[in-house]
Amino acid sequence: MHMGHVEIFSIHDAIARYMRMNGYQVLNPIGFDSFGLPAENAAIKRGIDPKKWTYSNIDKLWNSAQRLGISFDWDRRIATSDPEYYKWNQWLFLRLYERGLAYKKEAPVNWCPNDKTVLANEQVVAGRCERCDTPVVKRYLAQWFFKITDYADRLLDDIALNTGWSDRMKMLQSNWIGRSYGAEVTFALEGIDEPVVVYTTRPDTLWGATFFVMAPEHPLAAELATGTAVEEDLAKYKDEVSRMTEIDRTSTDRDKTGLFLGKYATNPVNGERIPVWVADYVLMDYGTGAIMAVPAHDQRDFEFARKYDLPIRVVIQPDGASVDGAAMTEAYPHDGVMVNSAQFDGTPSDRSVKVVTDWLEEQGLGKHATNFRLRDWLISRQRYWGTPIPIIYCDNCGELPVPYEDLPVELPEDVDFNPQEGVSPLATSQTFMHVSCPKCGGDSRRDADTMDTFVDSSWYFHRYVSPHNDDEPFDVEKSKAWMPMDIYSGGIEHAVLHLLYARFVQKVFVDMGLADDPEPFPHLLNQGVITMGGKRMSKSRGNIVEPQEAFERYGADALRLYMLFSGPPEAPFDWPEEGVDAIEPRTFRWLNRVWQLCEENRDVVNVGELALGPAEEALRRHVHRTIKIVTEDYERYSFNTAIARLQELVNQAYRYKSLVGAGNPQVVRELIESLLKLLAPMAPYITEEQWHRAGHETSIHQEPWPRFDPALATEEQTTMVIQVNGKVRDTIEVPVDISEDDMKDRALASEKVQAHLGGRPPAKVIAKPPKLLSLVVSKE
RNA sequence: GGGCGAGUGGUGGAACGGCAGACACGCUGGCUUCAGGUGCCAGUGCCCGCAAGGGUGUGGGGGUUCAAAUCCCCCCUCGCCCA
Repeated sequence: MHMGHVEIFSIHDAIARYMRMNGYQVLNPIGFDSFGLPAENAAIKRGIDPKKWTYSNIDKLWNSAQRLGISFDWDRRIATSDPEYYKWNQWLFLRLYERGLAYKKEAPVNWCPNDKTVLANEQVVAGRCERCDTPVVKRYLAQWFFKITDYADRLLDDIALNTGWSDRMKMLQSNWIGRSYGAEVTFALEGIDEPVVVYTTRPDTLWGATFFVMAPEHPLAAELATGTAVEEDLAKYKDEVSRMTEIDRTSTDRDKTGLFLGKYATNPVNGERIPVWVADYVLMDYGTGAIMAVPAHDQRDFEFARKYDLPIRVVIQPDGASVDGAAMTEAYPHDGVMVNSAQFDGTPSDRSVKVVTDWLEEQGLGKHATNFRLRDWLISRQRYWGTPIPIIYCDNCGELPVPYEDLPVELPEDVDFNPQEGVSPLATSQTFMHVSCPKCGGDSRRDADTMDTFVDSSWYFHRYVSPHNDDEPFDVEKSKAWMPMDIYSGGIEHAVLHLLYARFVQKVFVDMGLADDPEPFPHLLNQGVITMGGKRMSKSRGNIVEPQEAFERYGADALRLYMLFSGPPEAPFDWPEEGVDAIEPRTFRWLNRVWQLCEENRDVVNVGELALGPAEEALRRHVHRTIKIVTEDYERYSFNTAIARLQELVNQAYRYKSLVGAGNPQVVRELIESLLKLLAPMAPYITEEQWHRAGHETSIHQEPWPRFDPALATEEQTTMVIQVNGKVRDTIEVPVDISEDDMKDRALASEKVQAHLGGRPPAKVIAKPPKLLSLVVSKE
């Protein structure tokens, strides 16, 4: 367990316990996303069995979480690497397969040379592997995909249903899905029968297309080059480009390269012959893998045109200015008026795209089209520690799903974890690969890949309602009753990974009748990252704070409180350099004060009605006001301010004690019991212990949340601020029910105020009873 | 280049448009202690002043308002996302 766990567990548990004390039934489960690379890499590096490694880690985390005092539903624990769980991943795969949402195709895919597996688009961050930061290269491989693009519109539109998401979160997902409106335009290529479709968001710049570019991997490129002088050059170039990383290919500050194929395309709008090139900056899996290049209005096309001396023709002229293609130093991608575009000359940008596309449709040259940045979800992995893909290949019958009754397809153990590059570990298992065909009974072989672990986590929350169900992935009625989740927490780093995939699967479940809610987690709590010295905590950096050490020295309560007190849940938190020691002065010391206060008043007994003096009256009011404010703080997950209010209450109790000695036992007892209950969700151990020491038999965590008396929660007296010309000039203690006239009278009676009025009568009086009176006098 | 978010004491951080800096750390002083630490009490934005008091202050500049950390406009810096 690391501090990130401590933080999120502490937040989550405070909420769960608070809700329970308020009478709610709370389902607060924990599970382990236990498939994946770390276990497998340990196996390769140190020869440890990934299963043993995984389950011993689960036990460690499990024990730490218990030591931390988290009120999980321990008996609902699941682990995705259990056959009882991953059986249902395979079930999900088969159901998607039946619906045409799981399919296999050969495509250029992201390959991480270090992890030796393909990756989903979402796992490539800025051209690098999300896990190990190695630059990713493209490879042509036959892989399984989930057809998430079928749900692109719904995934985008339904973001609005998630009212409890931050704007940032919503933006990240919308950007990722990346819906754009534009046109598909058909180009004819010399020597090719089939027309080629190009997607563009700027069909209004068609008249400025001066060349045509395909990805070097484009099949048509090879077709065009076959038997020509450039055939060899193309093969060489393609090979060069295939070794480049995506970062290099799309980087703006790197020189683009390309190759003229010696063939021409016809621009459909003006019949112009334009040269056909291949270039590294056009990617096969983006759009259709081919573009019309408009150098005057696209920066990459512009740079390419300048380098290879291709014509640049301006077709969008900014209002009131004139742009000349020959003199331009950069592309002009902004709004303007169409020029050099035949009958469309003079059309402004706000209409041009629609007008031109409508015309293209009429002419049969193109059509309106929506394009998404989102690609289908690549789920095959050439790794061992994951869910086997339940597909069988038979030479006679072809590709076949494993029958449901044969699930789970279990992971074999006789594998070579460190196989040849590009060979899945499962392929080395004799017991696993050979299987008889479910249709003809003949010799056939299994799919040797495993699923992306994000498949495992895309639906697990449904499993919690019936974690031990052997007949179905989850009890649909129970799931419908509990879902959607009231609160779901996770780091913002999952914005386009887990949170997108889970939303997709949820929508598929809705379509299958297995769920009612279109969105699984309308309320997200994104906890901030924990760093030390601005860097992520890690053993190799030596900037790690071990929870275990904190438990031993200060206890779980002090650690939990420290995490909660350090700032709002969503704010990042840089742990002070002094490490574990930081806990002592900040929360351990205060918990000792709480303990001391409770101990000193442990034996107070009810001695009957005692008269309450002003000090007692004030203390009671403080107690009730604290209940009110702290409750509001819990409601908005503002734990740091809740703790601050409780600290004030304890300070007040100590002051009262130093003032009147032992004090009124009833008032003190009311204070202590309220304090313990208000603190219980955040510091469960000390509060439970003192609750019992105070003579209670039951658990404090099952006590009802304290209620405040509204009459006591408001002050009798308050401080009235008097401003003259906007500046505070005096403060006076007044009753809370003071009238506006009374406020004015008292203000004018103040010597300080009179001094600043300088004898002039106020020209304006603004009264906000009972706290503020603002007097305005004319300047002298 | 476009979009979003942030910028408050020495530090972490509080502030429905209404006393900026709650609470805590640190620091200073006092009490307790043989001493150190712990504990308890008090002070602590900055400037002038013995004090009373005054001035000033939420990245910079302007604006709205009786009143702006908070709302609006411009700029600077940082972070993230998209190009």
